[in-house]
Amino acid sequence: MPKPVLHRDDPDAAPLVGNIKVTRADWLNVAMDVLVSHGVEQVKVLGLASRMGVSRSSFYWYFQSRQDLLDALLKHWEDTNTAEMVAQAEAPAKTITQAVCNVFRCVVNPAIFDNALDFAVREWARRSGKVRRVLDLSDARRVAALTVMFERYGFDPMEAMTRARILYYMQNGYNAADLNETLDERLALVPYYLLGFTGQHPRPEEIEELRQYSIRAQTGETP
Amino acid sequence: MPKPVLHRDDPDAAPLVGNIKVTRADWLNVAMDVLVSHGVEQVKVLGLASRMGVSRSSFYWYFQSRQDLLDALLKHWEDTNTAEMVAQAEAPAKTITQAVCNVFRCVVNPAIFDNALDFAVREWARRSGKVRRVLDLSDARRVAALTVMFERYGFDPMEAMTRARILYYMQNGYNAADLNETLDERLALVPYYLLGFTGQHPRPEEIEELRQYSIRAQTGETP
DNA sequence: AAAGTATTGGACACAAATGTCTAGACAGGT
DNA sequence: ACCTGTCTAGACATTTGTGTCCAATACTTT
Repeated sequence: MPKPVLHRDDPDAAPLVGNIKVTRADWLNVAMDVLVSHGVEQVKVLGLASRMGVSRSSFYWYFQSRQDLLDALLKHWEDTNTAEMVAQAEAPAKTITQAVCNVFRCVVNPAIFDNALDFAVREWARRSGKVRRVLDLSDARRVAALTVMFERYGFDPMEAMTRARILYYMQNGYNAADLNETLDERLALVPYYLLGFTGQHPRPEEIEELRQYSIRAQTGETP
Repeated sequence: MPKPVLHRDDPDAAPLVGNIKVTRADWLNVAMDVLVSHGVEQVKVLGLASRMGVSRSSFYWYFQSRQDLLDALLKHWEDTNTAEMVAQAEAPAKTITQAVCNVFRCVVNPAIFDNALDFAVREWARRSGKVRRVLDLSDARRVAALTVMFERYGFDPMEAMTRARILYYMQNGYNAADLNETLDERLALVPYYLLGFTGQHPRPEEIEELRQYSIRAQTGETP
């Protein structure tokens, strides 16, 4: 019988003295896994416990309740995704097409932006007013940053705002559809997407730059 | 104590002879309500029964099981939304901007296209392989119809395809965000959206036509 | 009025989930 | 060697959901 896998961050990090089998961080990691791949409703302490080969009641040593765990998950999301997308929208670029390429980095680089988590939170928000309020705020901040981005390249405010929305909501919709496209298929369409989003034709160097970035991101380098 | 509301289609339609309190259609209607507003997971026979003021076990007269009911809900969706969006994409129009306005009819007219239902099914699909397959097929048909639409107005195949995707996925993303905008706010942005989606400026008549259509749709007329 | 039929309701069995309480296990300090 | 503090496991109580069985109900038919 194989020893049950303990979903630890880094099994060597803390030697786990005493009777300890898992840490609070382990519970959070497994919970995040389930949240992303099966939705909040499936984040059940029973399931998490058996995944880790640990008794269910041990959970209550680390968390007051299931809700307590859920709150921690939401906080983690808040602290990551939105900041990164805003940063990409604000990144310097010579042209609007290059600027949109920067935003595309969020789509192709899981290290800076977790699309699956973003979607999971979006779904969660439909069932919880609290989560909904947090999400709406983030959405507004992201769209505002994208609007400013378009304005920087001379689009008038209204057009900038609608183009920001088209870019942002299209990414969300595309993300939600969860198409199984390879990186190559996606990159092949990038020039057309850029034309659609900005009304301008990108320069070949810009596409090439994004391709290189995507490859670095896929091989796990921090680009 | 008020008599419990029986969520009937049309209470006068069938006189409901005998001991009958609700019909199969009533169960389906309430289930659809819950599906749309709270998601599949919340479609529970206990909840539906108490909503209608009827005993839970009565459900099993009309349906073999909960799954039986869910199958019926999915079938209803299949039989409605996709056909209508394809029809709008194929509707005649003088310009590409007018053609996109036709597609916008799906967004502004709940009588022909139920956005909330569409979203609910999309969410459901993430938890059920069966639903997922049905949905993927519908998505493909819709995007294909929109691609053909852009091609009709002279866009080359690749550009037509990406513009179709931008249009389609942006609608889904916008829909999912569930912004609380009034009809006027949305109509004000339409010219900019059209520019973004097609790269062309719409004629004022086209906007006016959509405005008139939306108003007719809101007042419940069949436009 | 009696019999029949089509629903409905209540009792029961059962499964899955949360949360509580208490005893046990294990390393480390004294 | 024995406490002690920190976790873990198992038993229990409770809630919420599904599905089954059978008796009760309220009309329709005869």
